[in-house]
Amino acid sequence: MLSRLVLQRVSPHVFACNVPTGGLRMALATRQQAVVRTFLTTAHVSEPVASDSESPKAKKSTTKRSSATKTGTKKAATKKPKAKAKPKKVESDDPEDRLKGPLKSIKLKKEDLPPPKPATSFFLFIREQYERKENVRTGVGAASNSSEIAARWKELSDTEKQPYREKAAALKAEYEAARARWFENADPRLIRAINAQRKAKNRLKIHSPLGSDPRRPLPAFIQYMREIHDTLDVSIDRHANTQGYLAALGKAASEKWKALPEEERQRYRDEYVTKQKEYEELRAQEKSA
DNA sequence: GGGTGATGAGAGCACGGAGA
DNA sequence: TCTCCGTGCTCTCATCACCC
Repeated sequence: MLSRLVLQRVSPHVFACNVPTGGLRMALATRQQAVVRTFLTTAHVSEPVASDSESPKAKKSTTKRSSATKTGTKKAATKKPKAKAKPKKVESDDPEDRLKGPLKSIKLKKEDLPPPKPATSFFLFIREQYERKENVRTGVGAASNSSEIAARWKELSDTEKQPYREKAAALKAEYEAARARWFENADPRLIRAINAQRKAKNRLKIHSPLGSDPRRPLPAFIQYMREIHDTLDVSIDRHANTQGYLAALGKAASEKWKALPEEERQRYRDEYVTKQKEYEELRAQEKSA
């Protein structure tokens, strides 16, 4: 019951239509706990080198938030009546009201965010070790236990690791489905708000796995390069020298492109113009909708 | 920015005590 | 109340050249 409540509270629009049962529900409920720890986590996202979890800025903001909380507690404890106290702003339950105003000022709740990434096989192993209280010492930090669990994990054979890998694969499949549902049901303005706030934190945007955005047509040369890719003769070993291989690939395609009869190149250009018009029309339709 | 592909970098997943 | 610590695995992204 509790796990069901947690599920519904944490991510109603993700799980409402298909509430999992049994062990799967347990796994998902555990997964939801991660939302508490991480902010704006998605599978499609990785951060640039200067991640805010490591940056001094992040630490600074954390400290600020903590002190602000403490200050708030103190103020609440004083009996002095506030002469100019404004009535507490009641948050609207209407999601459309919540999403009004500047994107960056929209207060994002945990349940607004996409489902968090699923646990890997190794992390399932860690969880199990804690559940069984094996290789786990109480009274010491998780970091110390992690080292011991990692050593134990390394000792496992492939056969022993297989159940964890299978379970991780199942969780991943469920995660992908949940994520697709999330993007399908999420308000576009909510996604824009999430991305605006991610951008402010120097994080990458989240992208829909559904590929809902209309694809921009390929320019004439790119389309041509794509068609002749398999016929290009590049002598450089792409494994040994990836960059050299790519450079040679581009040059070879460019030479063939220039050697094409003008009318042939024009055919590719005309095709691009036609597709470009279709693309622009589609974009215009979506904007007006 | 769109595709081609290999590769390295790095995020994020669980866990709970400690400390700010 | 929130982040950090440490671990291994998995996955995404940027990079490189080419042209429009």
